[in-house]
Amino acid sequence: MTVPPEAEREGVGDVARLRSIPEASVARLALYLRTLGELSEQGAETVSSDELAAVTGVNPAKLRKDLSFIGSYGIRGVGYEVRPLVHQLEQSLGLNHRQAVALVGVGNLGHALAGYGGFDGRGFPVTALFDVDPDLVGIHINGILVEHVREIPRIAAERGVTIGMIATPGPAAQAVCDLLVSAGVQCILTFAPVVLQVPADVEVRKVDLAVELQILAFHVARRNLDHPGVTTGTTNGHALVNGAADNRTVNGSGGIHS
Amino acid sequence: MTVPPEAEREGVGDVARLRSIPEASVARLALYLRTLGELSEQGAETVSSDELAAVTGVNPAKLRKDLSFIGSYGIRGVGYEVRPLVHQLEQSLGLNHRQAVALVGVGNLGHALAGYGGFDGRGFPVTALFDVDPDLVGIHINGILVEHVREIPRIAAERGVTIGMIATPGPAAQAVCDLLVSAGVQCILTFAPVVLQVPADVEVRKVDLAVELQILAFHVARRNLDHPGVTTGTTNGHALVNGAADNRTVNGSGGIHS
DNA sequence: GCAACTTTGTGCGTGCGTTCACAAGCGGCT
DNA sequence: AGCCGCTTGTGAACGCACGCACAAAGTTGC
Repeated sequence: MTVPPEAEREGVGDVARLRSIPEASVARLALYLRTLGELSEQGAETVSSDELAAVTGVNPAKLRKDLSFIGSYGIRGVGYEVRPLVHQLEQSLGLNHRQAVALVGVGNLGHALAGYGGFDGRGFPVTALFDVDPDLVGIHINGILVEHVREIPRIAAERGVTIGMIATPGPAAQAVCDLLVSAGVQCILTFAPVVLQVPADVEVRKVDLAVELQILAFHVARRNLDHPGVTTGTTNGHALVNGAADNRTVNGSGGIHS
Repeated sequence: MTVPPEAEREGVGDVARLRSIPEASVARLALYLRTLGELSEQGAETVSSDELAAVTGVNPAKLRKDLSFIGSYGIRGVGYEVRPLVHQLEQSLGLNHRQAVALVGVGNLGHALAGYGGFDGRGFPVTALFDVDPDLVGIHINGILVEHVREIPRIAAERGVTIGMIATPGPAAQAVCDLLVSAGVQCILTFAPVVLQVPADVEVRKVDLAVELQILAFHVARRNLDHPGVTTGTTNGHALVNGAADNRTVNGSGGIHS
């Protein structure tokens, strides 16, 4: 009569499936793909969920459920055929064609990112570099000319950039982000320690290196509470710090806490 | 009804509280701390949870709950006093004394990390650099001598290193990790695209740049399924995606787990 | 001093993500 | 050919995290 319930499976194909993949699973699927690539180089034909889970450090059941989101390509009693699975993962993750990347900010971090081979080798060629520093605009990095950020709208559109990376200082990030968005970039990876305001249809991922270290520092502190006196730790008292050579300088020297 | 508030509050102190802070909250606490530092520079004395939540892109209730994990230092009807809150956050996150960082691998990415000011400025001085490349061992970066990785156990212990950063190629990462662990390092931040095997008492956080891009590529692919034919560059996007529009925040703030 | 307003702190319902456990399916062995 | 063992795929329970909504507590104005 109305909706044939069986038709959900075949006809819809990947479209409906992709939209329903949980965000956490997407991150792991990318991890599986890289690991499978290494296994493939080592000549593996098939791999079981237990093996792949052990290598990637993931629960086997979770891995199987993740793979089920992109369709069932495993063989019961055997495992997964590596090559077909790699192909399916690449297609589901949108890696079947290369994604041009624009990198804004070629200072300390950006310069390294521009030369990082891990991007180009995985289908993300950095095709445009931008900065505002007159000393940087005009130079070549890895054979790519650094252009002025004001050229972002034109060049990004010309070269079909789909992903933008922001490696500028924090204060400049929002303006750069706006330029990228105006150029039609819908996905942005930022290293700037600010919250970017973007339209709802633009996806932003943030990598905050200082926050990563602070999270680790928290674990150090927690351990020292458990095992005091292990290393250089002293708990209370005048352990004050964090302030001197800093652009933040936020040590309130008032003892509010006994 | 009268609530007996004379509960178990003072005696527990921070020890029990720290252990119970959810991992996701710890990541956000670090974010609040940085934002508060900026607000403090701008002369703010107090800040309400709504204001701070707006700047950091977090739900106000979630923010208040996060802060409640480290103790209640807000004033009802007013907000939070910035300086005491900063101090409390620093103490809870273990930032009241500097954490020496060792960086292994001063190639492309590592070189940038060594010169990145964001670490030293936030209480994480990079105090030791290591590599295996004879062309790199012996040079100075930011005034720090690059030593051979075989010196890791001795130098890391000497300089009280508590955090290790690994920016080596993937194949070398595990060996470097073992050296750091043998030197007593309990927290490791790795950029190598491999799963590190460590003892249970060592904390590892992984930042995988290629995976980050692949996650973004997935979102590009998903959008292209919605709008086939829309390549890029169509400047004015009325690209309303699906009507879903769940107010999933713009900030990924993803926890990158090991 | 009292009332009205503001903001914190938190109990609770809801939804997502993870994990367990098991049925279904496939290949190899006899 | 048929049985056995192995592995996938998934239903269901568990746990965590998020966000709403409200009471408690403090401030401002009269």
